[in-house]
Amino acid sequence: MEGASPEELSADHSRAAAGIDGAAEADDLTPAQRAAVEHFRGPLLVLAGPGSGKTRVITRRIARLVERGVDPRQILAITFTNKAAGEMADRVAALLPGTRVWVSTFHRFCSRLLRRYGQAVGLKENFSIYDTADQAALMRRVLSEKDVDAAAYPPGQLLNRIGRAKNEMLTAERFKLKFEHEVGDHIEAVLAKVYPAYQKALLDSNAVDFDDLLLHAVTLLEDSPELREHLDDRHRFILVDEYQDTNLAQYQLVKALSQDHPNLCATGDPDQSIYGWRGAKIENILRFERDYPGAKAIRLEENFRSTGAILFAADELIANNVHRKAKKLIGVGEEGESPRRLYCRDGKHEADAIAEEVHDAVHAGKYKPADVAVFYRVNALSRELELAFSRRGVPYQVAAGTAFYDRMEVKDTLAYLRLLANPDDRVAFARSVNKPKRGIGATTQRRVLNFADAHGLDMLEAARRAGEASGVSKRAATLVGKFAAILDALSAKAAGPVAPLVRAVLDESGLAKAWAEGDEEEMQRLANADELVTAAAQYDHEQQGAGSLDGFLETTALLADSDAVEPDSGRVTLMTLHAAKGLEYPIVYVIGVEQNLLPHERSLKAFDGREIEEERRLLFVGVTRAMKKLTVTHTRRREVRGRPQHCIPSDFLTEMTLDLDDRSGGDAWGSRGYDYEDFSQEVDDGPDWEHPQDDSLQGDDPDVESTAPPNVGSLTQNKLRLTTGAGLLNGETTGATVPVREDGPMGFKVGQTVRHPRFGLGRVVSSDGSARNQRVSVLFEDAEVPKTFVASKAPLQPVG
DNA sequence: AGGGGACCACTTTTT
DNA sequence: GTGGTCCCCT
Repeated sequence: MEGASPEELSADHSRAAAGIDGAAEADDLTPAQRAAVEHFRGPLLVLAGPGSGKTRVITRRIARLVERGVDPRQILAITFTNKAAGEMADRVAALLPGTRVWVSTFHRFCSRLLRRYGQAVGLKENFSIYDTADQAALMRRVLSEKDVDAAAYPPGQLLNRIGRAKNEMLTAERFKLKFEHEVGDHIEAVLAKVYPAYQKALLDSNAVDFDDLLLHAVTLLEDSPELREHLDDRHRFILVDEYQDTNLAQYQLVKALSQDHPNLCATGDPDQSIYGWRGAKIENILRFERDYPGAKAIRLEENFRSTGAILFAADELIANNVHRKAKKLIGVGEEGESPRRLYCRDGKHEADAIAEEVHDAVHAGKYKPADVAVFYRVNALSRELELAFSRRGVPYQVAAGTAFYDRMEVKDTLAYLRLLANPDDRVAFARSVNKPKRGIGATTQRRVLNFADAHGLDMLEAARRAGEASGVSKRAATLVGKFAAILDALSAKAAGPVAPLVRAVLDESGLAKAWAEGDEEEMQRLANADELVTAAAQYDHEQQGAGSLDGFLETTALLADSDAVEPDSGRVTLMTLHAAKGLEYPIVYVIGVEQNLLPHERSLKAFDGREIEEERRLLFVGVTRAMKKLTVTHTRRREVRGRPQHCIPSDFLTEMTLDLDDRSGGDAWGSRGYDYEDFSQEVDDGPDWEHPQDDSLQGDDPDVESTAPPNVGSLTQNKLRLTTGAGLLNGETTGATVPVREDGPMGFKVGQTVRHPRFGLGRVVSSDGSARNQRVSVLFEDAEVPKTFVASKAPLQPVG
């Protein structure tokens, strides 16, 4: 693929340095690509359309810089995913054998920075990196300390807001100040007190969350001009990939390192910006030339990947985005066949149709499973596909790398390792102390934790001295002491290679024994935990003695879903559209191209059209992954959260030229153009699934529920429905005051009529508890027995 | 105080 | 399918 072999490049060093290219590489770059590769000092913006050879340009450019005499250690390439980083590093290594250029993800780079210089923000070098589950566990503790009801303010939601604030460089202090100066909503009122407490809890645990990695790193550079200068000098040539996806923190990081030596090369494509929800600012790439005066901008518009027909459709689609600089995709290959719209009856039919097609084509020798990828908007859609592919024995892989590290047994084992690496880690302590069951319950745990916090002890110290903690019984103290002894014994091995340590944790902790004695499911847990030993052994091998427990934990913590994809696995690849960026496959399916799914319903509910444009870009990314054959699918109905729903074809489908393959058993556009009356009518009387005639793929769900209840005819009515009992109880009308644990009289009374979106109208027959703990039993129309709800959580709406 | 069982609510996208 | 929370039993 690459024109010049590594040998040619290095052997040809003098000629290349003199600007005389070897014949082998003279023609393999377009003039624009060559210009980007040859650009030496000063800022450079490479606007690279899909399939324009961007990675190639970056890697070649790095090689060229080294050829020109730049010290490889002064070059830093930053990507978003480990996979992109790995690929880039490999390709550079192939061009320049033996040369070490630092290629890293944003998060890993920041992590390294903090290991070294983190004291300034209160971190020790052995800090833990918390994932979403760890964050939630910590947040729960904070909420209970601060007397905030977790039912009224779900930890996940609060953490989401905190994450967004961090991406905007709003530290807890800044957030609090900002809140004091401008009135926010009641969630912000809670955040103003919870965010600082959460930050303190993280520091007490010597831990950071994902967003902290960036926030802390930038804070460090803000606070220390010397450090900023030092690092700017050290990383004189910086290359950033997917620049359109940088958020404010990432933007500032890059900027801080490119002041004295603005040899910054940013590459990206505004049309592929799909992380706005994570704080990415598309403006960053649009204003690059203003940020870095004298910047040279190069456009790579030729597409070497897809057929003309696919590019035409992609172009048609993206042209609908209003907030966009016009840009053409220029095809250089053959025209190819027209992209296809496949319309199916339901999700199962859709999955079966795809699996069948792939199966047949593979058997006919037309292509290999590895040539095929299926993309979807939400992970939930992978399930039917997995079933369909396995029914036919077609090998597949799902890009969900964290799935393994999300397993309970793996997390439990990692908790021990984390506690060994960082004894301050409160979350790791809470997770491991009673696993396997040691008779140490929640109350004892809380007391030991409070004891540690009160005396500034790490958790192992606190565990050893549990007897001194107030309220901890002699018996409980002994049990906790035993746990401490196990950890102490293990810590002797913590300095060596990781694999034996993981093995020892499993054996000494009693986890392995407990699982071995369990049922089949538990035996499976043991097998999974053993795989962690394998992963550790692989890490040890890769690091060749340079590894450490911290390093292993960091690697596991910063894994991404897309990192799990093996290019040479010989399998069909299933992944989200987000994970698909940067990849290419000869045969591509994009499934579930329906209103409320793609574009996602959340983007449809947003105020402006910007979010819809991001959804369109997401489909654009999916479409432009295809090299030869593209199929987009949608269905007549689909199970959403366990309930059958009628599906409306995505607006995006009308924006592209597509060949229709209608297997839905109805008209080509489903309910498009129908008004709500016709719509509900159709759901009730639809002939295709109520009276299945011919098909072997028929669904087994006769009672189909319409998305829109017959009585919902207008948006206004929809809006009214948003007032729920949960909203009332949580005091949604309050402004800046914090509605925390006030035992308001508001609640449901026995005899009251209520509406539930799923069960309809009903009457409250009994009630107990009060405020947010109130539980009500409701007898619905047509129901024999009442249903019980937690009033503050259930979508119950008082009527009358 | 700890452990087990029952029950409800929630699930976009990811480092 | 999952996780968190509450209740009741030991």
